[in-house]
Amino acid sequence: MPGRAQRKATKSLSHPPLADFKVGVDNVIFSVDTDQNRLLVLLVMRQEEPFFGQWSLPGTLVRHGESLEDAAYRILAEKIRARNLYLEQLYTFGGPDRDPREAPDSYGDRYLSVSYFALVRYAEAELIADRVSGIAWYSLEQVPDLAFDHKQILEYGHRRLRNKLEYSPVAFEVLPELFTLSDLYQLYTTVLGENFSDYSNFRSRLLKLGFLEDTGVKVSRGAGRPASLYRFDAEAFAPYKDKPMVFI
Amino acid sequence: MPGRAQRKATKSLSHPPLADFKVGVDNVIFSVDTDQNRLLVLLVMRQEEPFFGQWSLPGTLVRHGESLEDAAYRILAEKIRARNLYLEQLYTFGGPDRDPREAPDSYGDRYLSVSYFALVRYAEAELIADRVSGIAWYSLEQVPDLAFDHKQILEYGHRRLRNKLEYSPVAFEVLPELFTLSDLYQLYTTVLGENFSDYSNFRSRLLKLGFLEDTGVKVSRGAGRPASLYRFDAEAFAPYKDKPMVFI
DNA sequence: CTAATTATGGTTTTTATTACTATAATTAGG
DNA sequence: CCTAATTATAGTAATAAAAACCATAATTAG
Repeated sequence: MPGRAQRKATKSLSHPPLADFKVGVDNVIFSVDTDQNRLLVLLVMRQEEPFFGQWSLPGTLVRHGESLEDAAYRILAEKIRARNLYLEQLYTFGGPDRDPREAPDSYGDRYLSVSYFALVRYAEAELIADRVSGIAWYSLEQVPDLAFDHKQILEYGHRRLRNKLEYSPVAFEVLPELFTLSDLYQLYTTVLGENFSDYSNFRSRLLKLGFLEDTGVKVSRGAGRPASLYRFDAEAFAPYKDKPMVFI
Repeated sequence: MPGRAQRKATKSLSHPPLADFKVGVDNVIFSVDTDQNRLLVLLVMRQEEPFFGQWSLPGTLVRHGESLEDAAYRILAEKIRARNLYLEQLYTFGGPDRDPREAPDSYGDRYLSVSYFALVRYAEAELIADRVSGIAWYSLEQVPDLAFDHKQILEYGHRRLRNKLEYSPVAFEVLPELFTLSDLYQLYTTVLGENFSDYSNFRSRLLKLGFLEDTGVKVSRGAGRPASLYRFDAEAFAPYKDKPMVFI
């Protein structure tokens, strides 16, 4: 097999030898608690070294015969029972020295992390606590120190979330299936800050687009006039799929 | 070292053992020939197995102590002498069976590719032909069959280019430092197709934004009134950095 | 019963986009 | 050297979208 021969040969030539890698998958899983207007990220307590006892993004090492996406889904399924699910690749972090298991200056394994970005609905997502129970939703402002470079990965995921919110209908992946226009507006303000159109204009713009279906059902939440429950109509949205900026 | 112990232990448990990886970096390097309005991608002829003699994206395997980005820059520097350079990570392709060097159903190494997206200026980019001379710019419509899953990676890079063109000033990474508004418009039409505002409106919209500096120098290209040469003013652009869709 | 609160459905004003027109400065060709 | 074709530039008018603002409806709190 010439490929193998070639590779072995490389090691004996002038340039440094190739690195061997273990590949991990780490998930940034976001959700939103619409009742309390909190943007949440799922963290797990590490049960092994390194960083034993520290919070981290849920992750796993990739197994034989398993694709990266498979691994991402596997770790997700181990931590959470969700009815809906949005998942996409985020970024790959692979510098040397990002994992303390890499023996410095030696030719041992490197650890690379392919991160994934996921969204689930808070009310429908059931966390799977293992016996040691180290799993929890954290409000974005209260995230503690994280293992490895997971703080950086989280920050990257947060940026992606803010971007995607502006031009894709990911909001409906974290909102319950039926939601009020207020819920939707609150979601946008909690994630993006207050710096966009006021509620009234936001409403009329979105309603005019025609992919929000009014179910007619009213809900009363505390004081004030009851609000209509809406549903996202994916088919009606289709024409806007590749158009930029329909939400802001 | 508990981390290592943990890893070894894993292998003997019920779930399948972890995969070992070699990590490659593959670059999708775009350029634009403004004279002929061609969108170009850099391809190299493979000099080794697998896919010996086939065209491929320029790539390399990551070495010890080398970050992913380092590897991307290294391969770029080996193929091209460029004065300007734009580089960002694209996507990571890591499914099993994407590289024929992976022995099927065995526990040998997997091959993972972290792809990078690069832009250079055509006129200022000097290709470095090695003795076997397998390196060339290919017009996007004439790309031949590529090794591995490189066609897929290229397609992904092309999509990224189209997207970035709409909301970021990457156009000025592929245009020469001084360009006419016609050059800029042609670039947009060749990459994006004809489906956006006409030339006149494109002009006035961009000029009003104020980050295109008129040098006053005129160039005549064949018939017609001579055009002004413009320069991109990065400082003046700064306020638009996070604003969506200034170019379309 | 009244005030406070939230949702809703607008209008008006301002700004941006689109379609279109006119003119300027050059080259190509007789 | 003159005229037509060509390309660049500068604008205006019509249209559409965005932003600011306002009035009213339907509920709860007290």
